[in-house]
Amino acid sequence: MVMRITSPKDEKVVWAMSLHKSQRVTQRTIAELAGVSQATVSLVLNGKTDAGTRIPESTRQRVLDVIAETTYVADPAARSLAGVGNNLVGVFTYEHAFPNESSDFYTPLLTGVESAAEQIGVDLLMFTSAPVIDGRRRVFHEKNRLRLADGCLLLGREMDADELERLVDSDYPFVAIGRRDAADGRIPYVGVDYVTATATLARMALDVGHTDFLYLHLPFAAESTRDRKNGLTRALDVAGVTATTLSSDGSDLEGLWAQIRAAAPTVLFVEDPAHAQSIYDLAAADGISMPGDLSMVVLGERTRPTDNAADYTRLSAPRQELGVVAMRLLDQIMNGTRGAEQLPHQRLLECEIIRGTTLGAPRAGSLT
Amino acid sequence: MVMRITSPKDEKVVWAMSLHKSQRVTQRTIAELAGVSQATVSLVLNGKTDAGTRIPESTRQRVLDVIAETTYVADPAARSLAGVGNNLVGVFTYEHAFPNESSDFYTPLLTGVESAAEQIGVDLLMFTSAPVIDGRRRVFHEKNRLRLADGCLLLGREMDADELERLVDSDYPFVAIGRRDAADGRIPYVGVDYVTATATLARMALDVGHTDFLYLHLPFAAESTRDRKNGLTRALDVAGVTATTLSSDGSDLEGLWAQIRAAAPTVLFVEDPAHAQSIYDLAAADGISMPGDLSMVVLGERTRPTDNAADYTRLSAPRQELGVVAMRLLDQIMNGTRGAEQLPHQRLLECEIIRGTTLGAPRAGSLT
DNA sequence: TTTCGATGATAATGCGCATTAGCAGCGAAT
DNA sequence: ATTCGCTGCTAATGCGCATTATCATCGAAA
Repeated sequence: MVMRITSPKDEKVVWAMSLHKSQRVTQRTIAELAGVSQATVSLVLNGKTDAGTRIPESTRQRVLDVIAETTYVADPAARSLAGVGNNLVGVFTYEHAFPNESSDFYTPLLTGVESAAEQIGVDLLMFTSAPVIDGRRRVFHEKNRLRLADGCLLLGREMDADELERLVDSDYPFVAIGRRDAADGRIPYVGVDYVTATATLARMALDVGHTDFLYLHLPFAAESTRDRKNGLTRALDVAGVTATTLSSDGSDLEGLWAQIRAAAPTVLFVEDPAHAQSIYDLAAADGISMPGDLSMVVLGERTRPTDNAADYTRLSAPRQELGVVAMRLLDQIMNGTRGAEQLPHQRLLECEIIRGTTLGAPRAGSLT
Repeated sequence: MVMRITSPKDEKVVWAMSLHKSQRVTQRTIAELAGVSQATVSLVLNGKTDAGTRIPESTRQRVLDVIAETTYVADPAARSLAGVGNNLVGVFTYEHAFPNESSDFYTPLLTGVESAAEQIGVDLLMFTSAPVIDGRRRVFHEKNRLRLADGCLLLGREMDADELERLVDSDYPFVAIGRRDAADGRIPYVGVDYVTATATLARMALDVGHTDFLYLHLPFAAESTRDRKNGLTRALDVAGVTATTLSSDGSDLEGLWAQIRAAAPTVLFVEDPAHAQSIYDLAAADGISMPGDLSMVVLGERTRPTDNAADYTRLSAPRQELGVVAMRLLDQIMNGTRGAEQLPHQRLLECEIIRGTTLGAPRAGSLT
């Protein structure tokens, strides 16, 4: 396709594609067509109205007319090099961003991130090229590409403390999703208040008379795992109760169930919703019903409805809101508040407590 | 943080951060520390082994050592400007990319795209800043940012023919997901063979004796909608049967159900899985059971399991594979086959036919 | 000794853009 | 007539990198 363009200045017909060796339409192309300099084109495009740079309306219009006739698009790489922002926000996920059959950890977050990004007018750069090593991605690998984005959102259950420290030190704008302790508390984040929610659930269990607690958690050292544990412990301490604790990565749930039966608690606190589902099924297979024979409280929520999911007594994290708030905070860090209210650099969002049907009065000895 | 670095060449201690006004570590920084020129650093980094450019192992190692001590990362924008690719693949979604509660149109596609992208080693640029206008996004809007990516994947039920034409003409590498007729067949795509799958399902219905077909389709002119219609018509034509046709956007499904009852078919072909579910429920509420009183065939599939979804007789599109193949094709278009087998620029993937339980023998008059 | 090829490295250039310093022109004030 | 201030615009520069043309050195061959 060769585009025929009439230059408003000298009325000579030129062919945009053949002006230079490259067929790309650049500011120079525009400048030549409009009979001005490249600098002028840039000034017009950026609407500069500084004292030193005055462009009369007539010239401005001429340039804009020419641009309208062409397919000119500013090269974002060049803009970036020249030091202006790119309206690009990176999204770094420590695991795969998009769900496979079982996991959809990020989806609700990303839903929120996308809607906020659209409002703010930035594109999302998903760092999918970072290889997943040892089950998780590394921010700093050989060809780190963070700088392509003006700022970055970090999502993942566990993040490397060294990497976070390095990021903070680099002055690169970023926001972590999930509470992060590292780097002397200098890490901007938006997280979930698991402590309060778990404590509330624990008190609910205490209120109906439970004293034999079993806590089933993931083998992670992540803040979110610790917070849940803290919330539980704190609430139980007040009542002078302690919980038996089991850890599982979900690989041997049948063995786990056997251990649970042996421990014979009256209520189960389960961190991972997937485990909860499996245990629910295993219990049912053994003729143990919930909450009649055993109560169960789940400290998380599956996003997708599954076929025969019980209405668990559980907490529900505002995941979509998490994405929105994190995106907005990052925007503020990158571009200032622009008159809006300053968001705190570290913030925990409140969980919803869902009463469900799996917490009832204790019945001792039903597991043995 | 000031980093103390010892230059291997002259053993002089320097401070990386204070070498230049900017604290950024660039190739020049490295060059000075290693006692070589910026060009040499670049050559080492890019592993050039041309005749004209020889770097002995000793120098190479010295440069690499220095790099290892610093936090040097090549600026992708600069690389891009300098003419090398960016390893960025754009993903343009005509609607919102990430699912809200009801729709998860893209998720399975993106899952495939991500896994292929990771293999290929490219990052994904989601064009979320393109405003959604009239219910869909425009590729070419004021500040089109396509060029930031080396190539682009286009996803959406309907795409603007003019935009596609313009894209083809621009020589910009892209691949559409879904069959696209526009631009004289010059559009690279990976789609789904709805014609064959629908025809197969239609023959299955004919085989068990149906002659009163009702086809319920979406009010779109998209290729995928036309293909399903063609498949159905083609199979029915052979048998000398015609189908009644109804169109619905899902806004008045009760009215639609009334229309269906009035038409009194023995089998329903439903394009949209969500509609199928609603109709199934409405039928059940009227005491109409499937497939006893009415058969139903669904020409699509929900991705997420819903609470009380029937096991519909349906087609199942290989959506994840679609994403993978599209990504690979785009890679080939951008970078050549690199020895791999050349993928066709236009390709339809085969659907799986799921027999399900909603297609049975016809029973006339059960709806009236 | 001169020539020659091979070797090891560098200066220079350009990519497309934003930005700054400053120039030329011109009417008005001195 | 000279100065001044204002207007309208442009030349020049740099961002960080890849790449090309070129140069200096050196050992060996003639």
